[in-house]
Amino acid sequence: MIYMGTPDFAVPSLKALIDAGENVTAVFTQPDKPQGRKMKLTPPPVKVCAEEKGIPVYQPVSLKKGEDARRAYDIIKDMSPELIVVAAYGKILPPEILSLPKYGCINVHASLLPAYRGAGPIQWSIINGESRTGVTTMQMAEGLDTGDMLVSKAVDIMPDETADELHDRLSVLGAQVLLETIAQLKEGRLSPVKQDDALSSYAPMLSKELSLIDFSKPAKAVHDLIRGLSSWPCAIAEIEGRRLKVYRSHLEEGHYDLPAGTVCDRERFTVVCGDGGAVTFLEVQASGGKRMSTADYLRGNRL
RNA sequence: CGCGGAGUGGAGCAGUUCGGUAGCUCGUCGGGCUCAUAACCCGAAGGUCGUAGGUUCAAAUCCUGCCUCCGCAA
Repeated sequence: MIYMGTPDFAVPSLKALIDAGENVTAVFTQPDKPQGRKMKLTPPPVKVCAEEKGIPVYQPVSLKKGEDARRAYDIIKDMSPELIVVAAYGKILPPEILSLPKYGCINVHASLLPAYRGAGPIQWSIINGESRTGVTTMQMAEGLDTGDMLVSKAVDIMPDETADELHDRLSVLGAQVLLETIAQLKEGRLSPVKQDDALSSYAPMLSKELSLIDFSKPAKAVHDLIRGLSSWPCAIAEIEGRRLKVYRSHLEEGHYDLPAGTVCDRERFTVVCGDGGAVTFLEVQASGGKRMSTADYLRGNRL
């Protein structure tokens, strides 16, 4: 089989396949990107993992058009894989590739479909204050995360859990669901279920425009935004003329009769929100500084 | 050469503009007070100011090279 994936989320699934003895003959992943401050070329995590395992890696710029796409198509066709497994690859697979493998393409998606289709299901489920999410595998179709559902598992979202933490949990769960899916496939007892488009929702990629915290919103919404954006792109608080990234917060219970955005506890860094509730910052980062606990921050920066 | 910020006792910061005694909050250790405490009072230890060189009577501070970390960008 062929594996396609790019970021950290896709690594546990790849490892699980290898550990389960599956014959992963090739890995497709995004090209190395000029990241970092000196435009350092950084290989995606899946590439690093694949190379450690000695699996050939391919990094076409596009699968849709151009010379790269044609070459990629030929490579896949020559391998005549029985199955392609896709997890957070970051590219749309054209129909001619979807239909190449005998068993088609299976995708691992970090939500309970049909909710939260798209690139940011983990973060959006937290930002929207969901208490439950999960992982779903699907038989890939042409639309964006619209394929028939195969296997899914649900988990609770903890009240203070951040997107980073949920991401790590779901990436492990994703590997389990994937193995279960393949087991069922081998036994011929997969039962694809069509998605109900009427119940679907879309979780777009995150951007920095979401970062600035609007303290006129309810405290719960502010807390959920901070959790959901951590650690990237990260929520930003503008308080008394200073800009701080907020990585982690705590939802206070009392009611505060103060204007939204007011700091009501200067020793713990608690800020009043629009509904009279409040959130306490637990982990922040000042510009030029590094990420640290609020206690550390307040030692050198007085409010 | 993509742009910018930062490196000062264990932690977080000030001091750098305009060179001249190493400072703040906290932690640690010792003592005191207290039924008691993360509280309060007194005291102490702990820093080649990232690194290498230069200018100078004198450099944390000015100049140059290098290392490391962080933000933007993804």
